[in-house]
Amino acid sequence: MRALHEWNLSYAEARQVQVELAGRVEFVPLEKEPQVIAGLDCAFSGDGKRTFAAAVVLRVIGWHYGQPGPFDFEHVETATAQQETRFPYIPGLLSFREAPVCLEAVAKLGRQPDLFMIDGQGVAHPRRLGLASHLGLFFDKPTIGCAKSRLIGKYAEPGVEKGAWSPLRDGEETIGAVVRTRSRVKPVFVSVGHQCTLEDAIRITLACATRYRIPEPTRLAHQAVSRLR
DNA sequence: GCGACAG
DNA sequence: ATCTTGTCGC
Repeated sequence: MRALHEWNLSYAEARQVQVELAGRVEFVPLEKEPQVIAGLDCAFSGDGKRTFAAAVVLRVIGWHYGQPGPFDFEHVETATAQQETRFPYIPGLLSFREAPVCLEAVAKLGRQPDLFMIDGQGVAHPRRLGLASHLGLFFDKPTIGCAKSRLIGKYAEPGVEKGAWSPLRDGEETIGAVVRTRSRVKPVFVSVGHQCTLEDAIRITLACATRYRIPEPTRLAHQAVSRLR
């Protein structure tokens, strides 16, 4: 775990940090297929004064029937953390609100996973440093951003069948993909977080998509963190 | 100025 | 994100 900067920053300083860190995000193919995957998610107390985080670690133990997923998983461990909420929600600055608690939860894990799937954007962000990318730099591990809705970018609606996807673009640049994880259900927004390619991110997301819209790691993290409230 | 806007 | 249960449909 790396501490790249402090978190008590002004909005202007936070944006500057994003611009500087974005240049360190690595777009490289995964070295090996991840065998241990962690899902990360946050939740808030009713009055919003406390922030919770849960990291659920899963081990891939096989595949359903044929080849490309979905995976079968085995629960390894779950770590949680809670802190006082210190930063407001501002579109584009989400990581300054949620990353600190996420870091605390992940630090409690007995073993670091091969890859993290995070509820939020990766590089599909105005300054190319969404929550998943920001955390990836601190973890120095592969991360994938898997958000439930769009922050920026334009796209064509993907086909209605599970597995269909279309590129998410910002001008001429492809920043992510809109992926159908379940037939006839609203797609998710996938982007590179750190140390992987968009193709890796899409493939892993689909391999983790079972019968629900939200892929298993993030889905279970959401359940775990919701129980803390 | 107006509209958009992860969780 | 959160306030909130049942209910209609595949």
